[in-house]
Amino acid sequence: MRQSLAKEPVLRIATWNVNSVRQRLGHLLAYLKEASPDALCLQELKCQDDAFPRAEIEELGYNVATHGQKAFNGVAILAKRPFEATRGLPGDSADEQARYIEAVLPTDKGVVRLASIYLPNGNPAPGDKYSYKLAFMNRLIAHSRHLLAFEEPLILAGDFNVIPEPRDAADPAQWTSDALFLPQTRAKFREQLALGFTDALRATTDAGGLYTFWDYQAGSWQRDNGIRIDHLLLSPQAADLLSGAGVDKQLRALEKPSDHTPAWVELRID
DNA sequence: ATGGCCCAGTCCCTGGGA
Repeated sequence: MRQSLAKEPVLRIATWNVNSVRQRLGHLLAYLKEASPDALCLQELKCQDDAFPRAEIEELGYNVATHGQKAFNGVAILAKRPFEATRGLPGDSADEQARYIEAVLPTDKGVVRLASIYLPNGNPAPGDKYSYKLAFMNRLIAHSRHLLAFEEPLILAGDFNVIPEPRDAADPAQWTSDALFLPQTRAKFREQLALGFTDALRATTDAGGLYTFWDYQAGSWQRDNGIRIDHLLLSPQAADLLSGAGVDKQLRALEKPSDHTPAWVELRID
């Protein structure tokens, strides 16, 4: 966890794979109260839109846009100010998996565009699931090119299911044949970055040991056997405003936690 | 000792996650 030193007005934006929003509602409401992000991207809702706990979240002063489906996947954006949202990642009209929602957030100084992304896991690789992952990454690249042309502050936030580099895993050797860390996966992620995106956390520190996921199995949390797979990618116009980034690691220590913790950025908006 | 869990569904097992 890194604390922002910024004294000027900031926009605080976080992303969190909650692994069932209904199982995690108590933790989610506590996080909204304590961290009070201006916007929060959620992934793995694991429920349809009509089962999303909208009223409890609105009660805390958040506007809500969901893109859910039965049992699996599902993404949402919560924000303090009202906003417009669009659902689904362009590029494959036959794709029925709810993994992408995009919002245009008003601020005191223009708009910030924000996407909540749940990129496919891709295991086992090779196979149909890995092919779907790479195709999804290609679609995200294509859509990103389109969005970058607006020259706005843009944040692609979510569970990318990509370990970018060895320093982003406690035990890289464990992941060598995994879809999260295969050379082709990492190359595709670099292709995304090379469009002009900044990995917000990496722009603030070179340190290893900063993770956002610890498996439920094998005592991964107790042994700090984590990986960094939840990312906030900033367009050039967003990167210009970056004032802080970090991970809210302490949420992994709660009772019945998500296996992911929130990651966040702060942007100067004065 | 190289494994240990958790979630939703129609549910006492399976598929999916990472």
